[in-house]
Amino acid sequence: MKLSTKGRYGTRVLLDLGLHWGEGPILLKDIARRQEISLPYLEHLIAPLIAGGMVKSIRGPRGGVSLLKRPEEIRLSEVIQLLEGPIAPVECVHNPEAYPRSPLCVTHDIWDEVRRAIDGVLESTTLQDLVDRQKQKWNLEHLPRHEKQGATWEDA
Amino acid sequence: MKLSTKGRYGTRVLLDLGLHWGEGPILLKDIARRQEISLPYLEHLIAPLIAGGMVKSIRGPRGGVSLLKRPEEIRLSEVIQLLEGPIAPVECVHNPEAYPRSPLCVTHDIWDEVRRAIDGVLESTTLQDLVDRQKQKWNLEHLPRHEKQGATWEDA
DNA sequence: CTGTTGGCGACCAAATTGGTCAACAATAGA
DNA sequence: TCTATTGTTGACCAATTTGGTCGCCAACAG
Repeated sequence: MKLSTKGRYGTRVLLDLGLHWGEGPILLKDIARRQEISLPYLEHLIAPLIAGGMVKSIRGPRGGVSLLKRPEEIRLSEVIQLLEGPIAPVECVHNPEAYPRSPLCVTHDIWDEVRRAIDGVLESTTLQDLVDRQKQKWNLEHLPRHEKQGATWEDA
Repeated sequence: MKLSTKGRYGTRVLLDLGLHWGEGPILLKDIARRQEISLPYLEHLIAPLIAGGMVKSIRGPRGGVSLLKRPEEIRLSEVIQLLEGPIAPVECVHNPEAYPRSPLCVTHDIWDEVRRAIDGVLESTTLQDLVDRQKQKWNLEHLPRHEKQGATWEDA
């Protein structure tokens, strides 16, 4: 029941973009430095976000990436869906058609309850919520924001 | 965010033991057949359940395994904990000490909310709940129970 | 003592994870 | 148009996890 680095890093990348919302294209290089993700790996992380229409990219000088939707319109459930695929803890919960006997199976019911519990949290949290919480944490520390921009990671 | 076969198979094994609660030691061979798990693999699945004090085993003729606690005393959260380790979707939620800066990190907070949501479902579900639900499903089908004992799996 | 049954460690193939690297495409500005 | 800059893509790789199998040993009933 672990999230892979795709989901964890990807969420941090989007939080970073959310914190710089409105500043035009953000360099992948800068995101990589602030979030402590290697640039080549970041390029792969960003791909599904672009394919999913969540992020726009511009090549060449003064290029970079930026959010295609406002942070309050981006739900964490979409983010995790794009980065990790379906949230369901077991396959048969995700596509019931493939397992015709699942209605007979009680463990199926429980895993679906778990899925709904997870989905409830992710569905009700937007990127703007994360941005607000992050800014609030920085304020509580009484530290200038620019000194803390690299502190959005959670673990290595 | 997927459960591995350890958690899925293991839950089915315990459900099987719950359905045969009070019948003395159950042969691994029979569990393997009913739950469609290979016997060698089942032996590995059962090991952490024994080590965790949830299941007792007896070797030799008339041996087998049986629950060490009553089904209503076994919470699904304990089961998953034994089979899959900590439920937390990211490591830093599980052992905060290892990541001293996690209080600064907002994604940490969200992952912990997800963990609590999952835990809420698993903590409030006991093995007896699964047993009851299974028997109810069989009754609804108007079929004799012994014909359906092998039908507790969910997917291949 | 013998057959039955679980315990355990070695071993293995395949998939997934978590990357790196090099070549390529697009674009702004000189 | 040339060039430096920046993102895109696909090939490739090592390490880990997953999902097992196999063989030998331990325990126990009769």
